Amino acid sequence: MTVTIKDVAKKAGVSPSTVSRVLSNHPRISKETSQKVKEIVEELGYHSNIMARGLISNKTYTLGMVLPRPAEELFQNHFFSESIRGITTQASRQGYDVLMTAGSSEQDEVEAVTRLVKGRRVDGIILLQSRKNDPIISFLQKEAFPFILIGHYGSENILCVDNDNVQASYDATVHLISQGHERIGFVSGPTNLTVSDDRLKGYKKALSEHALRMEPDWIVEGEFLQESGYRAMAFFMNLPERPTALVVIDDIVTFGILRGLTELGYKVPDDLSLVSFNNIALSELSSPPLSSVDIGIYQLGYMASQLLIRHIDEDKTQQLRTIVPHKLIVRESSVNLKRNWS
Amino acid sequence: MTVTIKDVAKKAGVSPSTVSRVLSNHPRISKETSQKVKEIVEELGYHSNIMARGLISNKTYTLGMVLPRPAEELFQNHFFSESIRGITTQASRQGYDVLMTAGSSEQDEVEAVTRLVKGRRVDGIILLQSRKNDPIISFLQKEAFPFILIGHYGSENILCVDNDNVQASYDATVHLISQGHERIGFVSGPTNLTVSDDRLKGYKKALSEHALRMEPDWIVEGEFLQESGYRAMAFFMNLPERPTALVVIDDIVTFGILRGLTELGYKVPDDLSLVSFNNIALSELSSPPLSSVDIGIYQLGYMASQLLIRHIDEDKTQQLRTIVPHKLIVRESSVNLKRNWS
DNA sequence: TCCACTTGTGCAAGCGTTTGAACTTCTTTA
DNA sequence: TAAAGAAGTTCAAACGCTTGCACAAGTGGA
Repeated sequence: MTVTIKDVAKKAGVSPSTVSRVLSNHPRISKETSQKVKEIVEELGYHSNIMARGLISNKTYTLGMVLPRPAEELFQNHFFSESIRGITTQASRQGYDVLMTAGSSEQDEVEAVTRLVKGRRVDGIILLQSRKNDPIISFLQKEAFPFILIGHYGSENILCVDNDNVQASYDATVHLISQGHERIGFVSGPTNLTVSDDRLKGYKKALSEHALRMEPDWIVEGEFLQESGYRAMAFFMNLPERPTALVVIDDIVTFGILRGLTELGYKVPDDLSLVSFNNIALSELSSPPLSSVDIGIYQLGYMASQLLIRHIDEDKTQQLRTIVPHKLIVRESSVNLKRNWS
Repeated sequence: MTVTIKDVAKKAGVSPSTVSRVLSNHPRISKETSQKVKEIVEELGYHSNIMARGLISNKTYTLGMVLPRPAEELFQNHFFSESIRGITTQASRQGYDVLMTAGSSEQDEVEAVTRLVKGRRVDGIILLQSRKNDPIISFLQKEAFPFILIGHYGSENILCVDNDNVQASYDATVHLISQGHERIGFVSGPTNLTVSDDRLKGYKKALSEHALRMEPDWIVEGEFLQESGYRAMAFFMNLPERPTALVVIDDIVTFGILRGLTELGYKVPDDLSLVSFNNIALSELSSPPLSSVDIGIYQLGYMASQLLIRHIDEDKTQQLRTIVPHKLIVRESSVNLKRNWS
């Protein structure tokens, strides 16, 4: 049925070990033998059985990944597909494949990871989001299994690739301040994600450095969903004294805000200015176009693969935390026209 | 280091074979032995080595998938992430994982699939898009390897899950006709995808059934990119006699059209009505909100996993082609207000 | 009492590779 | 000319698991 190393060996008149050595470019194989074996390999279309090989070498050339559960998943939408694209592209380039599994609950997720790790199904794990007190991280640490986190995990010694989200949020906020805003609100994401914390921190830092009012009422939490934005909008617009600008955790959420404002007849940026994060393709197309911090999602994924593979293959003492640069893209949603006139 | 079946066996005072049988619920194992072994398995945190097991059983419990290359990939964006989510969720539910690999060229892709198939790395392959004359399909057919196609491949006997794109496009076109349009254009996707053909066919069918003009100039091809939409818009708006409505292959493309129209000061739907496909989340949020055919992307992925796994596990004689229903969601971009007044 | 089952478990082969050690055949060196 | 080494290859064990077959002990019918 399937052609094995033995078939190749027989046809080439050598032993299986020789074939194996040819295929791994062992130095002590003669030119002729090598040549001949390679021809036969080609002719027979032989490919080594990954399981058998993995059984010996204890290597799978596979990176594992757990898909976020629907709830949080929806959010990432673009984040998710774009980072996966980066991860997979780079992994393939380095000869690795990517294995995905999904869990329907947190416990499910831990079990899935356990299965991957203990079953020696993958060589390393990529975590797509950074949650606080993540049992998966505890597990991987306990097992001393190679993994990388997109995001960071407090100050623990964990291999990770991240944005400087504090700075990014600081930049976004300062941008609004530079447009003349003095009452600025913040729409956050799920509180269990470190990214929410970091961006909130950057926002607060900017306000306090500029001695602006910090109103607890002007900070709301939500999911990475349009609905959250819609609700946040409703909340803010009903406030007796409301902010004139918002820093928003994700473009998707901003779209929800935008929809709500349009329905109520408010204008952006005049009635409310907006800056958010991720700079997804559609930010540019909305009306008005959205100001957004590009966080280099593809690159986050790309780097994650690269660093994890390096960690697996060789260099155990590499730098632990890698920062992918961000860039604020200013568009209409945050340009204060009145001020520009003056 | 890692705990093997032997460790469990030793600790339980039985042979490895017994442990193996306990784990596979062999009928001839006594209650007590089974109980005891299971306790030890739990205690030691034993998980069977997938490679070793796969080597024997020739099963990997893994489905393979090739990521579309950047060019076409960008397009599907949402299609891609949503179908993967469906695929992975359902696969996990049935005890399968999903392996992704990426190829940078068509030849690369074929090689990647060859590696997966010949290396017995996966039990089946899911193809995310249906291209004409796809060498991957020829290969898989030749190897008689289980696979499923999202889309269809002419009338060949291939397991696939698809929309009725001809009908979907027919519906979209008829909807425009019902709004009083008589000059309707079509913005297509890459010509090497069957989905482009199908939707064009449905469009033509609707026109001819309603005895409307079919102008070759009113059919343009492009990529699944905003730029394509932008270009198409420019082309149409410069025509001496131009269509009053367009059927567009993908929401993303429509966003490009919309942007162009807005820039030029045209109004949708008054100056140009639009209907497209995919009904991505943002269709609802654009201004005006987009009419779009919901093609059930998640379900396409979901079914693909389910049917492929069924095909692998058992039933070789199942129905080959499964149709996921579509639904036209009418929003402002295609509602002819003038006509509604009359 | 004997034979034929049934029940529960162990033995050992084998899945397709890799790899250290051993073996052969040359080549070199003293 | 013998010994030492290099070059090229094969042998056989091992990776961790499954499974057909054999075996032992118990059960029941004639």
